[in-house]
Amino acid sequence: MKKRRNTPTKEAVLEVLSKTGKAMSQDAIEQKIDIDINRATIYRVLNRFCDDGIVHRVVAEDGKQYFALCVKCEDNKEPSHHFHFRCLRCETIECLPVEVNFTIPDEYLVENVNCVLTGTCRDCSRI
Amino acid sequence: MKKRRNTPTKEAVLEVLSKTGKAMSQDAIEQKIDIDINRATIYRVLNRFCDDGIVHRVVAEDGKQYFALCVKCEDNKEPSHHFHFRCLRCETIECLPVEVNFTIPDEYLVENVNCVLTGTCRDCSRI
DNA sequence: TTATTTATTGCGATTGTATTGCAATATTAC
DNA sequence: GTAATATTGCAATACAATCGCAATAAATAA
Ligand SMILES: [Mn+2]
Ligand SMILES: [Mn+2]
Ligand SMILES: [Zn+2]
Ligand SMILES: [Zn+2]
Repeated sequence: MKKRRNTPTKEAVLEVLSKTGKAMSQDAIEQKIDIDINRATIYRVLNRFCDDGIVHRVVAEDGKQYFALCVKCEDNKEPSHHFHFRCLRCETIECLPVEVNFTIPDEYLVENVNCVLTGTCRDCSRI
Repeated sequence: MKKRRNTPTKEAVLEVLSKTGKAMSQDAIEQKIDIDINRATIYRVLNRFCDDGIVHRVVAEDGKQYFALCVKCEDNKEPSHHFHFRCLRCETIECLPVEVNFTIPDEYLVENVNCVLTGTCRDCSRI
């Protein structure tokens, strides 16, 4: 793996993702960062995070990419392949602690899983 | 519902989707049709099919939309919410007869399900 | 059949997301 | 400090999908 360097952008993006705990788009991340960072740079940082296994990418039915921290501590570990929920009202995507299970013939080689449920989230449905 | 008219485009798109039995992108559909049909028109036809419940839309991790006929006959019925498999080699997407199951609190209102597995399909893994 | 209504189409323009080339900059190692 | 090179900013680019509008054609009435 290529050697990584510490930069303000990395720190800022990580902090935003860490605080929200949800999956965010590049646009949403940029808006949450106080310093001014170029769009392309944020994408490159996010893609590097994905390469390094720090972050995972979710593609929703809106065709957009969302990025979330990979949570691996014991307390609130998320299954490697979990469902995501995109709320149409508050426009957030959360990683659900619900594992994706499926039965498929051995001849299929599954390399990636992308599962997104869309609708109204818990918080928004209570209003 | 708005009244629909029969057009050569509708017929052509339906025939292509029916023959392949898989989920296809606008681009792939256009290439399979012998007559020349405008891109925007194909998209509009497909969107109308989706509105009418004849076709369902799948969004893959490549961010593209794929469209497949809704199969509802007894012989090879597909579950309303089923997995899809996108093969990176032959670049096709097939509707798997595997139902998507998940447990999620009642407060969540699920309106749509989009699940795509990516990798190497059965045919391609045998080569 | 012809006339009328309006759903559908073609075309170009447009939107929106994401990536890329390249020169400038900043971080790390020495 | 200097050298090596990972990272960034900027503008250009790629690409999927949609939209506005005038032209066309399918369905229906006359
Ligand atoms: Mn997740
Ligand atoms: Mn399907
Ligand atoms: Zn919500
Ligand atoms: Zn294949």
